[in-house]
Amino acid sequence: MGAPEPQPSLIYVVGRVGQGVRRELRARLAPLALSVPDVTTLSVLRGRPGLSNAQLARRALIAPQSMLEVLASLERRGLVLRRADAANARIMRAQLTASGRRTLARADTVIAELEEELLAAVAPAQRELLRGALLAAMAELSAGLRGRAGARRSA
Amino acid sequence: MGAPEPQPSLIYVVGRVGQGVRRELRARLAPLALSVPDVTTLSVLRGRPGLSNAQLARRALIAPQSMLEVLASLERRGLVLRRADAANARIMRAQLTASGRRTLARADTVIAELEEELLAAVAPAQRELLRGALLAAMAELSAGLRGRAGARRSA
DNA sequence: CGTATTTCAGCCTTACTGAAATTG
DNA sequence: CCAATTTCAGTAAGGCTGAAATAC
Repeated sequence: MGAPEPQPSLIYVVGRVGQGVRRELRARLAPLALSVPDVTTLSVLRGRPGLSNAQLARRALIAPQSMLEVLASLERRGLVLRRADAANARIMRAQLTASGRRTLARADTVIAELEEELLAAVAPAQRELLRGALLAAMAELSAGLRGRAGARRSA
Repeated sequence: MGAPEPQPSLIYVVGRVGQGVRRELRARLAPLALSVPDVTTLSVLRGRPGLSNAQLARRALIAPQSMLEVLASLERRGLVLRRADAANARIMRAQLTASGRRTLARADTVIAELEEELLAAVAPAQRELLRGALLAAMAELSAGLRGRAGARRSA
């Protein structure tokens, strides 16, 4: 008897925060001529050099085609380098160039600043909880993608 | 003197989770003929009936034009009703129709299911911490929007 | 032959900026 | 005249599906 949901669902909140972060980040990265997907990809590539386009797409939870466009742009600008795999000439493995590494380092600063601003009111211990919860959700999301990708909502 | 960032920044993680949630939600809401902005708007309107387009846009952290498109679609389909304010004929105040309330109730189920799946590994107490942290970030984001909206990165 | 990868082409969703009209 | 709101028109970012070619 009363209001059904005094608290907004976490689904809503995570969506709106994600969107706000994206907009803010876009504005702050513009001077570096980097888009949000650009830095995401560069960052993954720093941690895991040699990933293929398909592997990168799966890690970033996007379609291969979307990742392809990001990679093509990064390669054009000399931030990443792609080379055919030794064993399979079809697979293009990507890695950061020296220029890519420098650019990403500058983006790191911007990102760290934004994180500090947004989470100024959140204690470090709680930030770790936040990170853990979000990583758990991300794992579920990629499991869901794999599990239902071929099932096309038939069952 | 080692790996610079073993942990992915929260900025990255929140962005990717938000995007994944959005895609998943879009797929699950499609049978109800509802988009993600649709349910977000309906949900805000349930809690705060009588808000104007401009007020809704500020609450949802989007531009008035974006909210206008959502509201126009919802009104066309009879899910919300808009009436001119008594004191100011220029302001259109929106509220849910009975049909809008029913439709939103069905969407609630979908959203609750998704939340349960994604946060299955997160204890209820931690979910509250998560919500608090995200709401704090959202507050910072809307403060930032207001503070720098007119400043157009000139200073 | 079947699977995985890369790629091309076209489209969709969601949001934005700029500018105009209306109202108080 | 000024401020807020609504609205129109055009544009942009980011991602998707379908289909084809290549390689193992």
